[in-house]
Amino acid sequence: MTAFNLLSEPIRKYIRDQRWESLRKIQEASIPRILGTDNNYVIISKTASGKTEAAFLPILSKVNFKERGVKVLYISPLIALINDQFLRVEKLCEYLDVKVTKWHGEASKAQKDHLIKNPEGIVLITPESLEAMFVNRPQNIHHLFSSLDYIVIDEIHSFLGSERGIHLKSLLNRLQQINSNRFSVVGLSATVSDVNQYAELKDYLGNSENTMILRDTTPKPINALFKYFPGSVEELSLDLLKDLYVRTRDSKILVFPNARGRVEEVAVKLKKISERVGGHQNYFSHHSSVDKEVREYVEFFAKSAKDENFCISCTSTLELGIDIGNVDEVVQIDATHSIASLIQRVGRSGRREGKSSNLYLYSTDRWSLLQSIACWLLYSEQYIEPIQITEKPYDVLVHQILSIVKGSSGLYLNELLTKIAGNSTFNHITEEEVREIIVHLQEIDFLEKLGHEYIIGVEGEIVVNHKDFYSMFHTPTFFKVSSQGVKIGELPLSPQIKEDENIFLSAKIWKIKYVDFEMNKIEVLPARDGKKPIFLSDGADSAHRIREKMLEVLFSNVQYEFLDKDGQLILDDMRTEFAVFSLNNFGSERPLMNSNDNLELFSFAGSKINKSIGFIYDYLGVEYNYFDHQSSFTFKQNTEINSVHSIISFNMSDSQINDVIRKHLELNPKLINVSKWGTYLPLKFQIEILKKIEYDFEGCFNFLRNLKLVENN
DNA sequence: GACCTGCTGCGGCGTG
Repeated sequence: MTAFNLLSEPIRKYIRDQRWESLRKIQEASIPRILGTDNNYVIISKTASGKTEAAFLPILSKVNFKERGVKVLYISPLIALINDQFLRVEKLCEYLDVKVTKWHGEASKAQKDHLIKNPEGIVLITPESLEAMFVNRPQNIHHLFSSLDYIVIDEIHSFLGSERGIHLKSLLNRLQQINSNRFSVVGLSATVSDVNQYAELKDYLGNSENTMILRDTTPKPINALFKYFPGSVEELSLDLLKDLYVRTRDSKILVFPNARGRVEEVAVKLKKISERVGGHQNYFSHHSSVDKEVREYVEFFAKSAKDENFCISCTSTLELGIDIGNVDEVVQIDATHSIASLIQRVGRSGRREGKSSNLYLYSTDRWSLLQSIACWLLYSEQYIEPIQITEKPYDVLVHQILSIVKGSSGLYLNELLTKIAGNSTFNHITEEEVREIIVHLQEIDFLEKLGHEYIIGVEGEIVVNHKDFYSMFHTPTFFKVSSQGVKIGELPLSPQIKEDENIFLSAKIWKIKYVDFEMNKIEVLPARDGKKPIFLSDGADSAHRIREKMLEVLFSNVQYEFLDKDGQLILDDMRTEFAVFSLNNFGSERPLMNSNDNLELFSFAGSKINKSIGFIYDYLGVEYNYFDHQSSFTFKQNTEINSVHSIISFNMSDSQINDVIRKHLELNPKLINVSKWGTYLPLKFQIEILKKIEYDFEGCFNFLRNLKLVENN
């Protein structure tokens, strides 16, 4: 029997009405499996290949929606994605007379109230809204979600390896605890291509033995074209902008310049060029600091543009599956920090079936060029970074303890311990440790004992009742920028924020008229000329494998046909410069430039390993400057070469590392602020969290164990 | 020089 015939009649009618000629490969695979078993599935297939339908066609055929209670819960990392998927799923559900309800912070209160009165059908929700319900309306969790058949998690890769993902895993566990019949989970992703990630994925869904991976590996045809235009940190070169303008003139295009300030620079300057030569004016910027309504307008414009071309300069806000329709080309300015990110960005282009498209990789300096080449080669090899596993997520545990206690009206220690022990998210944290954390929370008045029962303490109430409670991540407070009542976006306080300064924001130029420091507001007026805005932010860590690949490229003599002439010349220059080192083993050997009292070590290691190496040099009292961009350490004049070598095979015991970090934390308690909930942990657990977030000591010692520094001859 | 993600409850106001 074909997959189509297995589906229920209303769903088949839907497919006929859509006039689909056939089902997609991934749908053919998923339909008989989801219909025939109660296994968990992860559906991996590239963007726009019908993943949503691969999950929903069989689920809607299978589930009995006549029963009371919500039957299918769809979880998404983005509100925008919920709004898109709502339209698609609702259209499908019209054929079945099944109710679909959006449940997120911006969704209609009336619709939510209606669902409470009639718990039924499908609900689309964010992890944070789910958390809020656990905390504020635990009775609704039971009322709505205690007879679930399926949970669908969209863009599941965006949760893996992050604190937000650990949080969601805990929420899934807590939902499973209140469902008498086990529900199945279906994850959707475009960005899990490495078999090494499968074990972690299966574990994430909570039922490893019964989780199957369905993967469509059809490669995506895309041509890479490299362009090299040296520029300064402050400004892109005019030649780059002119060249880029030509790409954007006649197509629908996304440009990824990696930083919000640069995103604005690209959008404003291309628009200016276009204005001068009479081209289209559809140049937009899209990032977290552009006003939400402006962003929605940009998305709407892109989605509905038929014959009109456009160019959106953006950050990772347009990496995930928000529907912006067809994009012809993708431009990446300077290298991405991970291959996963590159895969997502490439996935945005050539969405038209079978059409190949171009990826333009611009570089503005030589190290970035080298990193871009490494990224492209790894992408072509279908490499993807391993998922970072946190065995002991103490900070998420603190948050979940508060959530559980708040959601119950008082509970005994044993009840609390049982709930945590039954949650596989915290499997590796011992009961002893959980008890220590509970005692600490009591000491800082986050928990309080009323008779024999735990309730939220005085200090805890303040935190738990704040709207910031529901998420795992911090968000800085910015100044709201508006012009005559129209919201434009927001900017962080920087020396740039003063009256009469001109800045770019939302692809337009503004003069600051007034800064209201009381209300955190900035009033602006349109202007003709200005500068890109300054966003003070941390940026992402570069992956280890990318750095290793850069070394391999540097010491290879392969000529890449995808490079332009300037790029080829620059690469040749770098190769000549590094030819003074005889390297044979790229796994263990690293160049140490020794010239005229100048010592420079090129570690070609990931950012976290480099931070760990820096930590060790600090410990050994060796002074250095670190440059993440080129993965190098330079040392002060008169530094003994032996000191530089001293990290080789160096090892520190866990307790030595802990002692050093403890001292750092005692001197500067704010260090733990990198973790929103780590702040409320006992010091010894704060140390563990810092080791995980800031450093990679295990990777570092593995690297140092075999490290050989090769000097120039 | 450097990314991103979400948000309750309630009071007050305008409108039907």
